Amino acid sequence: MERGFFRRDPAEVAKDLVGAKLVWESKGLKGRIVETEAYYGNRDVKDPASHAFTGKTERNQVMFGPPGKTYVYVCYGIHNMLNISASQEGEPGAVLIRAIEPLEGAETMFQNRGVDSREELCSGPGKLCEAYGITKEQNDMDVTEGDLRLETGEAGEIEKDTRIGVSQGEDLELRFYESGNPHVSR
DNA sequence: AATAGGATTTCCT
DNA sequence: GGAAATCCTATTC
Repeated sequence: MERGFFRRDPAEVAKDLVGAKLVWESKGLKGRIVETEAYYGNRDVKDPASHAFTGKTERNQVMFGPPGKTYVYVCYGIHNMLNISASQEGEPGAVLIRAIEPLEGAETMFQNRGVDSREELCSGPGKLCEAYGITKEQNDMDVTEGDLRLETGEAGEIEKDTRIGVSQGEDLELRFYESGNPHVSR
């Protein structure tokens, strides 16, 4: 995918990322993104649920940098979350990848996850990171090219809803997912 | 089927 | 010290 794709409004990027494919070449893993959420910052759009809301820190600096980079961080001490930086450089924004439909390398994902149903492999932000083996070491990687990258794909009907697990800004409909897909979380 | 609790990093309205 | 963009397990209805 091209850099310009990510240099847009995070909500637009999130919507258009549904149906895109997440590829990890060297591990032989491929999956279709079926659920995303958009996060803003504190400049253009106020978003209290975003890490960028309270300003730039060592952890969230990727959200302020150039678009099309991975932003991986640990939540609740255990789970890794995969985000892609979006919006213009200097303008904080990101898209959280919430759920993926496995296409290739499902055997590896089963091994990483220790579950037996296909829908359980990647149906949640923490789950898909464990299935792919994504950790902080994959932070700040370029997804427009390279070993871990995104490729364009087709999406079905997209539905819009409020974000999950957010205690503030719940009224914002910034979550996008493919209608009726069993790999969507919750 | 539903809910409650624990694990345990990183940052502070 | 407490809260946070979660997931898994156990317990109870």
